Amino acid sequence: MAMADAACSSEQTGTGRRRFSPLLTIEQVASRTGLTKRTLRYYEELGLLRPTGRSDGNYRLYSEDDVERVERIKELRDLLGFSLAEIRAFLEADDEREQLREAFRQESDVEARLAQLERCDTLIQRQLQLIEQKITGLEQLRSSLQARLDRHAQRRAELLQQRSSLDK
Amino acid sequence: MAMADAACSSEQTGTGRRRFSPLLTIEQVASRTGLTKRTLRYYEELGLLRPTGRSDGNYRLYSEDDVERVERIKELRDLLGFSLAEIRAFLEADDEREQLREAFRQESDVEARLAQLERCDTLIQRQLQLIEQKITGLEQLRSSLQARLDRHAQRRAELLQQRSSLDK
DNA sequence: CTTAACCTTGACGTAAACGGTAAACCTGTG
DNA sequence: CACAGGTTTACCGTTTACGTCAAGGTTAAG
Repeated sequence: MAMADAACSSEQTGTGRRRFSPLLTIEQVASRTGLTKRTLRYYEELGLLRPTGRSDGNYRLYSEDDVERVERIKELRDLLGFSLAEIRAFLEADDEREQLREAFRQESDVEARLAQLERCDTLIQRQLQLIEQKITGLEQLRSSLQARLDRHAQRRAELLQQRSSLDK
Repeated sequence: MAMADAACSSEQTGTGRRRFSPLLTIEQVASRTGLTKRTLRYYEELGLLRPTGRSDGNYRLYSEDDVERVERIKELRDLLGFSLAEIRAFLEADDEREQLREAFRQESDVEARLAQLERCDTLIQRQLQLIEQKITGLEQLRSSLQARLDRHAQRRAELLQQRSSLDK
């Protein structure tokens, strides 16, 4: 069995406490996320995912953040039923927000910071709108099914009453 | 222009009031639902949709119920992101419920009717569970975005305060 | 009855989202 | 350092969900 504790290129702190979590091989990411290695490479090819680094031998190395991103992709794919292209757009908004965060921390001018917040909010609003649209559609579906159950409960009550009056 | 008022094979009632809505051609269903004719034929091929009848010349004829079913399919596809195979399974549950409804109306035994209601309910419950699972996932996503907006509102308030104290 | 416009059933083509395999390279263990 | 097993890129194959085209039958209007 090879590659037991792979790629500890990020070292420990002087005291022995881990400052950076060790980077992961593609196999480890695959087993943690339930995706196949092929799929991870494919997502990278589409620009959805960029592993934090590469080993000396050109092996992909993933950080915990990368794993989180993978989970995010899965969520968007399974919950929202988005195509990978749509997910890409969605994540690009995330990325721009990340950039804005960085810029925000370096910016000192109050007006500029307010403008950045504004921009960031519109990005979020757009995502929220998409999600809420899906939710209302689903809730509509749910309530129609629920109504059916309610009608059945009504019928059931009638039938039970019928039965008890016969039992007498 | 051909096929102006196609396929009135279902006739009127004696009084002139329409008892049955006229059946529709594939073109009409396509334009009403926004799907293409090809897609409608494909769905039929997969067993998702079976037009109510055929004309003498072997043209597909759709009823209003058929149109509703198409809308249902669209919902399941777009909202839930289901594959057509999953939609097929979902609709088969609908169909069994429909059969149960018929059986229910013909059944007079109270116990039997109760059992049918029970069976019907479990079918609905299964569908509900799927939907609710999606909804909670989406709501989680939504609240995380909302939290971000809230934090930004907080920051914005701080910045505005800063500005006003400088204005002074 | 002719004809434009619609329909039918194939059959082939395609984009998306991967699966699988080959050829060559990397890595930890004995 | 040998080697089993993990990884890389490259490329071809497959399934799903249709698009598109061809050959031939149907329908309504003139």
